[in-house]
Amino acid sequence: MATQPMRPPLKPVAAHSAFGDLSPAIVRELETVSLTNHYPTGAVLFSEGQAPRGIYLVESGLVKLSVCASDGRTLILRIAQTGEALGVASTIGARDYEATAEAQQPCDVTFIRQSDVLRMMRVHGEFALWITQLLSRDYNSTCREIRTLMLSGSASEKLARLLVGWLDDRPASSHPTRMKVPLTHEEIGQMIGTSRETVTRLMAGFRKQRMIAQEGATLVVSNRLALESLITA
Amino acid sequence: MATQPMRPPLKPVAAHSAFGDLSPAIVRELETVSLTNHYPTGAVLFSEGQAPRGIYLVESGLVKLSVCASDGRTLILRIAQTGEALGVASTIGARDYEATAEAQQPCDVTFIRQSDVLRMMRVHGEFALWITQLLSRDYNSTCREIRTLMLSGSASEKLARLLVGWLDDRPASSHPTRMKVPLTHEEIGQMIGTSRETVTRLMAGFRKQRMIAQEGATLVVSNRLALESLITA
DNA sequence: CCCTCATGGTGATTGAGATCACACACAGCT
DNA sequence: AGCTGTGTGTGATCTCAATCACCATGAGGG
Repeated sequence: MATQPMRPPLKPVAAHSAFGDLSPAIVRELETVSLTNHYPTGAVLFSEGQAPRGIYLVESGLVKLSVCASDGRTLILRIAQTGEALGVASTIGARDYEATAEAQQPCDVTFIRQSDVLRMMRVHGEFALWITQLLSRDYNSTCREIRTLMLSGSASEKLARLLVGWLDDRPASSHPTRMKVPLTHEEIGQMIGTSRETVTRLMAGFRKQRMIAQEGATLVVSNRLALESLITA
Repeated sequence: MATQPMRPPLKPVAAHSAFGDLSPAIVRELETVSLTNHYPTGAVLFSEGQAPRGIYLVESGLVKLSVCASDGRTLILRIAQTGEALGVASTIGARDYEATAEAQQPCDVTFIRQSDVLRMMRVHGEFALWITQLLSRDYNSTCREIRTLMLSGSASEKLARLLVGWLDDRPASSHPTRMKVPLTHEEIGQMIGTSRETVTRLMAGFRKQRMIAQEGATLVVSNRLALESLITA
């Protein structure tokens, strides 16, 4: 749980500019209106229900996107990585932020004000298309999320899906069966919509069946196929 | 359940053009590349997993957007109404359609090819912004969906949410407590992620407690506040 | 007119998982 | 050392809703 009152922007950082494949002229203009900040773990970039200020581009680190109910229960929509954009839909549509964004690790994040985003979209079709592609990625991943959350019967299936999903969208460089998992069981539960205890029990079950093993904070998927066989149900 | 093989486009219709507030020049150009068709109930506009062909603008009628699991269970993402756009994210991002779109009532739907969408977005920043606003609406409503589906504990809360939600996003003209519900209990169940029987029982319970009443296919919400008190949990 | 199929209505049974209630391990403090 | 806090591991219950099973209704169609 984040310590609620955490003043957002801290030490500015040299802009490495993960502006992708935009043309140099546009990148130059963006650099004049963007601002890259560093956030420590737990810092809140924006909160559910706030009026949109602009968009956030993750340059490094991990950012947790979550929504929460009045009774305190929380659902983590996704953990955004380098290259992902946050708050795009709300900024474009002028609707309140739908989720809360919180640094899951120390992050560098570039901010662009709403007015600048809208102005540049009008002027540069290429930039508009780029933004829209970011948004469409968000949309697609959200659809996937809703599908796996609702159409996967058992909690064990959801967990298995999450684990193999993690294996897949990691940099191809690293070892294909080992990964660091910087999430507590509580947070994993919030990702798949189950209680912390259920996550603990399922992980224990997976371990007992030699599907996974743990070495400190590193998770080793020792039998990926067995995990995958839990999917589909 | 839709009769699977249903050839899409049928009788062309005069384009009333729900192109919103776009400038006349752009509307004129759009009219040269768009095509409005009529679809009977049950017709499939596109299916989950297909390569994107373009975007669909609902001119009249209702279109059901759903995803389904391998075991046949189905989740209805939303029922799109006049003015809504379908397939935008997939068309922009060049990813397969995430859902299946099926005419829930006889519909008129305008189609624009992917290549035309992308070309016009590059050329006309205003058009790009318009498209992005459509997409951001989709995104926001999908976030709402995921929130109510996952963060509402009981099935009765989800159903209550659905009903009052329906009351709200209806044309302000009609009677505020009466509405036609063109959905079966099965379909309602697919919207809130519960079984048909549970929907039947809940509706019976609501009726017994005088929260709602039914007059044929028309639903009367006789005690909206009682329904709303079920929300929050 | 009877048949059939889709839908609505209800009971009985069952199970997966939430919840409550602990105990344990391993930090980082002072 | 001792404390405190956060994360994990596990048992015992309990509850909601899925599931199975069946009947009623009503519309359409030969």
